[in-house]
Amino acid sequence: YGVSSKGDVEVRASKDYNLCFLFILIRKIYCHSGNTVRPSGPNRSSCHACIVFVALLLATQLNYLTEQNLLVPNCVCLLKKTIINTLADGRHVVIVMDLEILQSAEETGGKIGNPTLYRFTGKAPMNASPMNASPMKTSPMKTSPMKASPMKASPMKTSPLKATSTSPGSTAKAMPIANLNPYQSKWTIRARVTNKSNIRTWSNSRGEGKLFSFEIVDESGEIKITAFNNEVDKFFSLVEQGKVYYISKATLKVANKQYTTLKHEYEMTLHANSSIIPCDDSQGVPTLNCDFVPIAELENRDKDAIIDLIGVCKSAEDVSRITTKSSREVSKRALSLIDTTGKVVTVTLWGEEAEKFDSSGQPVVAIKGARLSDFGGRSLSALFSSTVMVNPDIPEAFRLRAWYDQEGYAFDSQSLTETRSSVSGSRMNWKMLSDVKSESMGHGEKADYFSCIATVVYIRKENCLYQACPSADCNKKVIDQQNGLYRCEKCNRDFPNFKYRLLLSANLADFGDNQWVTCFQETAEVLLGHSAETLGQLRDTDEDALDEVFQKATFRTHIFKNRAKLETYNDESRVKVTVLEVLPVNHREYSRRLLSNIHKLAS
DNA sequence: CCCCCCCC
Repeated sequence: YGVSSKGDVEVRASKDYNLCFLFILIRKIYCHSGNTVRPSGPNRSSCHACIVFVALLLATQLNYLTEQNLLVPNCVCLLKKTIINTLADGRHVVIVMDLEILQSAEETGGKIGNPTLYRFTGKAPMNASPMNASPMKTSPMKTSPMKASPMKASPMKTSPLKATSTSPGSTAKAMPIANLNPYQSKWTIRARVTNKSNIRTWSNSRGEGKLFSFEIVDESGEIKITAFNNEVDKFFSLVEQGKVYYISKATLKVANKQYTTLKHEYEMTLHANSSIIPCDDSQGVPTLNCDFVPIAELENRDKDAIIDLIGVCKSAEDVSRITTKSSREVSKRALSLIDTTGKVVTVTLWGEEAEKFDSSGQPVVAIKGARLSDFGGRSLSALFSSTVMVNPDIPEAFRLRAWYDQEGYAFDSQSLTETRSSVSGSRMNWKMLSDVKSESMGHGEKADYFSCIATVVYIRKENCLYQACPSADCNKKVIDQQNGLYRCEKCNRDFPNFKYRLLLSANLADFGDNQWVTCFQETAEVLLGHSAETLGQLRDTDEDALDEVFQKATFRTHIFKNRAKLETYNDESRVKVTVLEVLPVNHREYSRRLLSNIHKLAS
């Protein structure tokens, strides 16, 4: 712990490195053996080796502490993570990577005690500039016993310097990506390329040039790397997506969060001395570093959030070409992904990604770094920086595959993305026939729409056909004038002909209940398998043949999309169910409904 | 040193 005391904390920004120089007068220090060290002078200190670093550099990501006036004289701080760096001339610099303000200056209420300056040479005052401060130059650190036996609680122990390898292929451990920062230069990382851009060119007031960028990952984290001009020529063809490399000697700078989707504090720029060497041993280097968000969870995430997502591609649009606002033409394709939450979301792919995507076999699709949009409720869009993986070789993908094939396919999935087609009817509100009564369907102000799988158990043959007005869009029943003319009251006209129309009453049953429904022309034709015209002819000519049509249509199972609405007729109310669409049912769909109904009944 | 991320 250090208590800063008035006058001894000075914060400056360095132009070159954007560092803050921080001076803290250490008031009380515990050495590794737990003894209190009194920093009142070299001769009175029982363990002066422990108190050599009093000039600290504040890492850039902690700048907010000074900007928000949190790190001010007299506050009490806990140094949680430090890195000790050795400069070219042998001086040591301590970088404070993490620091917690334990007590504000107000709470401390001024200077504690009466600290005096620590001088182990007795010459250099503490408030000297850190770069020429003689305490550092003549630091006893070099001869410190600490070096031989590091303190257990010391941040030195976690200092990545020792883990750093500068010689690829050596047995020394590579630096974890997560530990990279601008304050160390001697490092080598071992990482896999997860995303590589094309070469782009730019031309603006500041000049012109070309660049490409790529992202790399290891077990600790991920970082973006950019190459410009000469480095593009040098490295573009060497760097391949999915391959592992040793990388060293690149410049680290603070990542612009506006443009990056990665979680790293910094990003890397290659320069003339940078080294990228392919690594044959990719063991332990993950293929990607995803933090998958469950689809159901997307409802709670903010618009524009960058999301990693994995799901089974239930369906996909065909690829299409659109023109953007800036009159560029681009390919797009929307996928519907489902995960174990049972929710579906639409993900849009662009460009080449959209063109080459193949949805056959309902593959597992993982997308890293997609952007959440509020279009249609919730939807996702792939970015240039997104990585789309089809059937990736990761445990999440295998789990999803197994889940979907065993039960997921039967889920009453609900999409977080409302599209026009799903509003106008393609979305299925699956019900059992017993639900029509138990849920009082159709009793509301608006009609209720539902779908079911049911078997036709009876079709009423009586009055199933009527003679209708032949004019287009008028289906009014005509009156046979018995003089070869047919009168339509609606059109107020006599016609020499009529058309047959169907109005069918049928009784549908599933395992739990049955329901009378009405089928008009189109649905009745599907149900009976013949046109109204044909059936009309049959009725007039071959009654037995008509009977056979009805018999054949009975005990057939279909998907019915229906509308339920309470109707009052002669003071008597009852729910009228009208069939809007009859669709064929396949084995897969049937199993799906059966399974779903079992789940429903069981709960 | 770039920074384009689209449509409905």
